[in-house]
Amino acid sequence: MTPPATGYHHGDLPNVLRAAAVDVISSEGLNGFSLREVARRAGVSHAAPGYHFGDVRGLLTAVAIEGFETLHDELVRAGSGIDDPIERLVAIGRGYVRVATEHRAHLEVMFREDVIAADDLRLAEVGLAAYGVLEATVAAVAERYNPTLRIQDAARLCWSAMQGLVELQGKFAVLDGLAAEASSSLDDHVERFTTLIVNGLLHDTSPTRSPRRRR
Amino acid sequence: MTPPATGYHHGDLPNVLRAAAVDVISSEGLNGFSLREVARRAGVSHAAPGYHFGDVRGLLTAVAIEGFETLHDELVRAGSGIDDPIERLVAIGRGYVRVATEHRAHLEVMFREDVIAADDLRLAEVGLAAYGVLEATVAAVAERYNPTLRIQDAARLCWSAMQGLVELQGKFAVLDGLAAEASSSLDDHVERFTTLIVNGLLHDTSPTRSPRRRR
DNA sequence: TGAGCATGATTGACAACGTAAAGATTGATC
DNA sequence: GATCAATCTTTACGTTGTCAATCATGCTCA
Repeated sequence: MTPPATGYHHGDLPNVLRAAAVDVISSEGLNGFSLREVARRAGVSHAAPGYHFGDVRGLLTAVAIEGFETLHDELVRAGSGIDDPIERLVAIGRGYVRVATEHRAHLEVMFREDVIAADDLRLAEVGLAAYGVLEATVAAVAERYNPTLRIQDAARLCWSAMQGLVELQGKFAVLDGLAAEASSSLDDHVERFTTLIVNGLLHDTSPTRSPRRRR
Repeated sequence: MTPPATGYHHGDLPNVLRAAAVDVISSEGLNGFSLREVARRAGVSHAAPGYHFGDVRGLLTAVAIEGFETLHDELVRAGSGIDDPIERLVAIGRGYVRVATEHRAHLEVMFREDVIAADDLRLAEVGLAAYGVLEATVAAVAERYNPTLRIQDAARLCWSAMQGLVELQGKFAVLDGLAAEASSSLDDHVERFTTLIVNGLLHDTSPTRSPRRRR
């Protein structure tokens, strides 16, 4: 399939470039990212990325798509084989932050709508697929434990909490440092967050629709 | 105080530049941000920002600090005069997303540690101050409603959920669009999130420390 | 008053960047 | 074996961040 990765016609440049882009983001941060550096690491001319991906936005969008794909796959994997919906939900939460930390370069791009082509079709597809895994699990929780649970709200809360945790992790570490506490690991946070959230989901008796709860 | 904003010595350039920076981020996004454009809008030479803020990182750090200051002030304001801790917590949540949306340019910078000087002392101070408002409120909730509540975890969950909500808002809107639903407003999300979270906090009977909950 | 000086702002230069256009190289097709 | 499309390179241009050098201004102290 991949012809010798040498010579004028590389044969697999798009993939190599995408990997190189991830590499650059990992080492230089999204800030120090540059198409020319990507080309350098891939050993091609500085205009090669432009040919395959149009512009920097195109390349980063490809990285984001890849990120959502592995996110989806890992969420499915994390939840597979677990019967109890709640345990499955917790496992998915763990999976989310694991993917986020192990593929930080991807994550750094996935939700940066000012940097990627947010209207890309494939991007929307894979993003929706990943979210679907979460929502299905929440639906299972609702079905077994609390039929009145508003699935959409609950799923979005879970997503937001995990995403916020990932983003604020640095700040939390600073807080722990100030308090001279043993720095709580990311996993610990996931554990405690999900515990609290699940409590909320189980005891949710939200009103049918909107009437704002007074006390 | 501010001498005539003309002539060689401007007198108030740092503030003007900071405001111009916010302006640029608002209109061009953090991506299209450039020191030279800031200088252009402020009507000064292209190197003027460099003189006052060192480099782009310095200027953006100043913007972030300003953001945390207004965040702190607004959180205090949002919670003031509300007796019930839970209502106060909800009000603070609303205040958080309000600041985040009304000062999107600031927010776009406040948590981007790759773009600002994350080790800046003043930045850490104002960030901690803002967080303190939240934690104090959660502590009040615990004291009145659930003394066993682990304040730190609860506060961080609230923060994460709101921050995640702000960041994922765009995705949620897409989801709503696909479902042909009336696009849920940000405020609605805040309301539902806080309802769920508060449920969790009130019913929290977390084990003293770590033993993972089986079921 | 006015000379000296620190401060505030500008000018000019340079390397790096993104991107577009034009050119070079290869594999495939007939 | 000529043609052609696809792939990659070269060249070029405008923009950017940052530095050093320079210029302009107000303050201080004699």
